[in-house]
Amino acid sequence: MGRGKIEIKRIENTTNRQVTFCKRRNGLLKKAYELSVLCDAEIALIVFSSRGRLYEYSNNKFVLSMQQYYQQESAKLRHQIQILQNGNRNLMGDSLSSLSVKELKQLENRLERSITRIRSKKHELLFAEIEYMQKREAELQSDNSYLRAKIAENERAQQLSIMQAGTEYYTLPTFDPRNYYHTNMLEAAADYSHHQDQTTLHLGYDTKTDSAA
Amino acid sequence: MGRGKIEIKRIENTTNRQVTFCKRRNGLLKKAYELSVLCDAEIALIVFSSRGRLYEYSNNKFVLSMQQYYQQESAKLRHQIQILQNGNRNLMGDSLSSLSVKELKQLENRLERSITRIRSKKHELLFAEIEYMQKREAELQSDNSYLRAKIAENERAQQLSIMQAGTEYYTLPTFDPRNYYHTNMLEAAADYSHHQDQTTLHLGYDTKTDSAA
DNA sequence: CACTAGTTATAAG
DNA sequence: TTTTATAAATAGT
Repeated sequence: MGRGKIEIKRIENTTNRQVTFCKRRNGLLKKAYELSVLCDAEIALIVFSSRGRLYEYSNNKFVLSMQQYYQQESAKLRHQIQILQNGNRNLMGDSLSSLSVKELKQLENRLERSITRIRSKKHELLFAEIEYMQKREAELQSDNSYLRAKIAENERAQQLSIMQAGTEYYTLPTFDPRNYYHTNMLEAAADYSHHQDQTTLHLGYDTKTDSAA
Repeated sequence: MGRGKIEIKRIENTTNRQVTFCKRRNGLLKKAYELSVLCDAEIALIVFSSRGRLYEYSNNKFVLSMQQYYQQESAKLRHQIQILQNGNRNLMGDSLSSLSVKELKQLENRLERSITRIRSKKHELLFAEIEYMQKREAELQSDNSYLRAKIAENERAQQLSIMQAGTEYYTLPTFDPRNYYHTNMLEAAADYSHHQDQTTLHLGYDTKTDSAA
C-alpha cells in the first residue's frame, strides 16, 4: 500500500517510523470511526506512541457496552456457580426439600458408589503404608542382627583384654557390658541406619504424602 | 475501496451490515497490530458488535484498565467454578489420586453423613406417602361400609316388594340379588366416592410431588 | 467462503 | 507538507 511493500516489523529509521506512525494512526482512527458508524458498533481505540503520546477514539456508549458485556459474562459465570453449589449441597445432604423420592434415591446411589470408590482408594493408600512399614521393619531387624553381632564381638574382645590386664575387675558384678549395650541398641540402630533421616516412621496422615505412589 | 463507494452512515440492511462489520473489524484489528509492530506503539482496540459480542486487540499492559479489572473478576469466578467442580468430582468419587488418607477419611465421613440425611429425607417422604395411603384406605372402607348398608337396605326393600307381588318367582333359586350386588360393589363404591377423581392412589414416584411439604 | 472491480491507504519521493 | 505510484482493503457479486 504505497510505492513499495514493507515487512511488518519495527521500522528502525526514526523519521520514517514517526511519519508512518502519524499516517497509519490517522488511518486507524478513521477506520475505527467508520466501522462504528457503518455497523453500529461500540469501539474504543487507544494508541500510545513510543514517546508516550496518547491518541484515542471511542464513541460515547463504549463504557456502557463494556459494563453490559462483562455483567452478562459474570452473570453467566455466577449462574454456573449457583448450579454447582446446588449440586454440591445436594451431595452434601443439604437443600433436599425440592427433591422427589426418585431423585433422592438416585442421589443416594451415586453417593454410595462414590463412598465405595473413596474407601477403595483409602484402603489402597493404607495398604501401601503398611507395606512400606513392613519393609522398614525388615530393614531395622536386619540392622539389629548386624549390631547384635558387632556388640557380641566387641564384648568378647573386651573380656579378653580385661582377662589379660588382671583380675581386679571381677569384683564389680553390677556392671555387665552386655546389659549396657543391650538397652542402647535401638539408639545405636538409628545411627547405623542406611537411610539417613527416615528412621522414624511417618504415616503421612497430616499432609499429602509422596509415598502414595 | 470496493465495487462502489459507500457513504459513511449506518448500513440499514442487516446482512450487509454484518458482512461489512466482519470484514472491516478484521481489517481494523490487522491494522492495529501492524501499527503497534511497525512503530513500536502501545495499542488497545476493543470492539463490540451491535449484538454485544466482543472483539479486541491489545499489545499493551494498561494496568487497572476496565478490561483487566473485569478480566480479574471473571478469573476469580472461573477459579471458584474450578474449585467447585473439583469438589464435586471428589464427592462423586473421581479425581481422588491427589488426596491423602486423612482427606479421604474426611470425604468418606462427609458422604456418610450426607447419605444419612438423604435417606432420612427419603424415608420421610415415603412415610408421608404411606400415611396418605392409610388415610385413603380408611376413607374407602368407610365408604364401603356405607354402601354395604345401603345395598342391604335396597335388598330388603326389593324382597319385600317381590313378596308382596306374588310367589311365582320363588321357583328361580339361581338368581340371588345379594350375590349380584355383591360382585358389583367396588364399581359402585367408585361412583359414590366423596373425592371426584382421586380414587386411584398415586405414589408420585415419577415426578416431583407436592405432597413433599 | 472466493473473486474482482473500483476505492482507499500509504511508502517513498 | 503534498504528490503519486502502488499495495491493501473492501463492496458487491
